[in-house]
Amino acid sequence: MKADVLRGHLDLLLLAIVEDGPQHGYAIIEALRARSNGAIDLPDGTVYPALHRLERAGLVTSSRSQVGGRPRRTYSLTIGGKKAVETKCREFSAFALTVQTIVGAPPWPATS
Amino acid sequence: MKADVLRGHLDLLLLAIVEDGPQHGYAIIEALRARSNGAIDLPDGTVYPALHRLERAGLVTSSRSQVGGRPRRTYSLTIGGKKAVETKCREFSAFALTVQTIVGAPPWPATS
DNA sequence: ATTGACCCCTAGTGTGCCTAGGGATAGTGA
DNA sequence: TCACTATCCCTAGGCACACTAGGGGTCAAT
Repeated sequence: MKADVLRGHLDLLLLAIVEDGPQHGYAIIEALRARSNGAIDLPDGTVYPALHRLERAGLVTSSRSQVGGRPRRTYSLTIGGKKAVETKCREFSAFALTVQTIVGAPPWPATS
Repeated sequence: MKADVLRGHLDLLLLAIVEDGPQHGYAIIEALRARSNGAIDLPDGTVYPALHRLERAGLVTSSRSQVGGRPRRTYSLTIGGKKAVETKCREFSAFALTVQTIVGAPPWPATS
């Protein structure tokens, strides 16, 4: 999975994970790796700044806590974040469909 | 269609158009706009440098000609370009499927 | 004569994901 | 005991690439 492929879609992925319940950064990375069967394996240096950006944008809120001696910052989806997920999800579907149309491939696999 | 959404996928789109037959830059822009119903409307300042990049990468070749007094540069797909389309196409499908899986949406619309 | 369509090009900017660091605690195995 | 891994957070700097904003020119129609 090359870098630029993810560009502009990372936010959607992060928000989608947090949508299923409050998560801390490290857990989000693991969740993405697990759900994608290893295809999406983000360095933490990518995820933490992205989460900070999402928080500044008001799409998530965070709270610090202490778990087993280690500090942890847990992120939750805000109302705006919830809406953003829906919007970005629709946009992505439209985008994917558009690309598939242009390349001439069937936009979705035959269900035979 | 925001800028970063396209990041890393522009090459695929351009190559896909040229795959259907040699095209010049301006025609490629129009083809993309037409096939996407206006969703993908690229400024020429985006497309021309991208085509130059593709040529440097050996995925397309170009030839100048004169049509109606106006100079025109027509691009054709190379063997490597043909392979690149297939590769990038598969990669995109995998990527789209992965994202759809993660966001929990059905990866393709129900065929009723 | 001006406007718009046609057609090409480049320089510079900004976004955002990356690499490459830094720091800290807890558990495990040698 | 000591190394090593896993867990957890953070920042600075770099770079790729699509964009904006300009430049050039021909042709048809108003």
